[in-house]
Amino acid sequence: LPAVSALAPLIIGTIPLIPNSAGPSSQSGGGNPALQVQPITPQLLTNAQGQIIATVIGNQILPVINTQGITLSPIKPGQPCIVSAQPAPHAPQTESTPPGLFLLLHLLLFLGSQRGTAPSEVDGVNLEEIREFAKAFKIRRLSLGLTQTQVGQALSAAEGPAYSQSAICRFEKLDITPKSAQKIKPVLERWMAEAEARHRSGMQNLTEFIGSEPSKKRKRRTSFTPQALEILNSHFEKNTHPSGQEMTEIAEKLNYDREVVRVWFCNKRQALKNTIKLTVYICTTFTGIYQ
DNA sequence: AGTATGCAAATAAGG
DNA sequence: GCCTTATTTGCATAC
Repeated sequence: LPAVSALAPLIIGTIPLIPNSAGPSSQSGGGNPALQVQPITPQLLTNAQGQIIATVIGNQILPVINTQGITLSPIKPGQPCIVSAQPAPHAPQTESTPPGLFLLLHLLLFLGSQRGTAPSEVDGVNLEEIREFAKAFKIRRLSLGLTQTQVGQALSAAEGPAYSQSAICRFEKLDITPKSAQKIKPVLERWMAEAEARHRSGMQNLTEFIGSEPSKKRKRRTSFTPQALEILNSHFEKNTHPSGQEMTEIAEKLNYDREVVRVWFCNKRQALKNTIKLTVYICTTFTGIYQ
């Protein structure tokens, strides 16, 4: 499934499952043939956080956009979604299966049954209204001759919440949760109204104005250098929970904010935990059936 | 030149 | 203040 591989950061079904020795070192060792696992259908596609983003059954892709199970955007053509064609063989459930993940599997099936009946309201969010606004927003933006990048930069410069080109892109595509959409919408609405007003009055600078009322902006994303990452990782391998003192020292040595270093460890622990969870899930769910 | 997207940094919420 | 978990969002870069 080359097309799928290109899409997915990780295809669960093809991961070699070797209990208790999943390290890279075991790859060249020839391994136990009895533990060899063939490619499995259905396959689960996940992101790096271990979040399931889709299932693949045969060559059908069933996307999952978020854990609320809500897809704002319509299903893309060329990606038919059929769940019942080949029932997903779920394993008998035991206590050892992470409950959240099993719920997700059910969610996938539920989503399949919901196909075609686009709900218009979720969590008190009027999806139809947001869809319409997103569509109109893009038209309005293009009418002003603005790019996503320009809008993103303007929003970052203006007061109020900042959003990047990525955010604009995702909003226009509705590649976000209803909650996020609900949050961004008023910001974009307000900004666009102001930009249009300026356009009508013949102003040149459509994008340089103060936005909504002041609010704390999100911290800019830190980019660690490869060298810094190498050092951080070596610390993490030795100790996933460095003390406050240690973190202060690391931060000082690398010349990053202590808080940035602390969050890095938090995120790293979270990522590690998620990969472990997934491995357990895969083992308990599929190995018994497919070997 | 713009837009789309993968990975992971930052944030929210509950302890 | 720190933690975990879930989630949002942006940098870098692919398309």
